[in-house]
Amino acid sequence: MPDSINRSAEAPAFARAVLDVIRKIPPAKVMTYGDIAEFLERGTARQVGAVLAGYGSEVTWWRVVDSTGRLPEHLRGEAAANYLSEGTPFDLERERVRLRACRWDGSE
DNA sequence: ATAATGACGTCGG
DNA sequence: TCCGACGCCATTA
Repeated sequence: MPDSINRSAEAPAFARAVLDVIRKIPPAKVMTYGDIAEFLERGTARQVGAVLAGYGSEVTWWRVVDSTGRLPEHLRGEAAANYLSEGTPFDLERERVRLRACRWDGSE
């Protein structure tokens, strides 16, 4: 049954997979949109971003950033608060996570 | 069928 | 480092 004709409110398979990965990211660690697509060996960074746009509020969305360690303008404030509270290496000046220090590869 | 869109990524200036 | 131009690809118009 293709997602295109699935009218239920359930998240499509790809979205569920993305959300599951995000739930596994440890506190103070982050993954990029591209990292997630690569980890799943499915989809692209843009598609992962689309999933966050639709279901992001259900997970720890601030632990997913772009390849430069940033998030879109409208989310930076909330994200910064979380980084501060969970101790994520964060550059307050440039409003971006220090990827070199806390990028997570998916291993435990 | 065609075109615009978007929580992206890479590269060149 | 910063920023614009492009490439990318499923979804939406």
